Amino acid sequence: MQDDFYDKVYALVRQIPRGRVSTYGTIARAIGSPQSARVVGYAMNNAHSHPEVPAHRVVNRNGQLTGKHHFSSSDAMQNLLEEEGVRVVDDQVQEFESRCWSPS
DNA sequence: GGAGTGACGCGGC
DNA sequence: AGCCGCGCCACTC
Repeated sequence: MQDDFYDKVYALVRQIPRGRVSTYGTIARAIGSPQSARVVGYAMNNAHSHPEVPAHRVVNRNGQLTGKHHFSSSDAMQNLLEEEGVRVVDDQVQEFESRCWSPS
């Protein structure tokens, strides 16, 4: 178990400011493994053990809520984003490029 | 120990 | 411009 990898992912995702979103590829690249975007998603799957990790702020590079189905409710992810000020229409983040956040 | 899967991304047709 | 297929890494069966 590469807990380091998970820890890095969680730490990074946790740094995503409220009202902002990020992508799996961005996170993967930030940890130094741009090809591990899939693993980032997998890490999110286990993120349920990390309540401080706003997995709902992480979407694919298209800004689509591909992982919403993995949440408690299919609308939980969208609801959380909307609550933070992120408008989502048809599982698509509006003005995604502007909302996209990258680590400093 | 080997094969299959997945909340992705990029390249090719 | 849109659709199809391959690769990558970690994890599970």
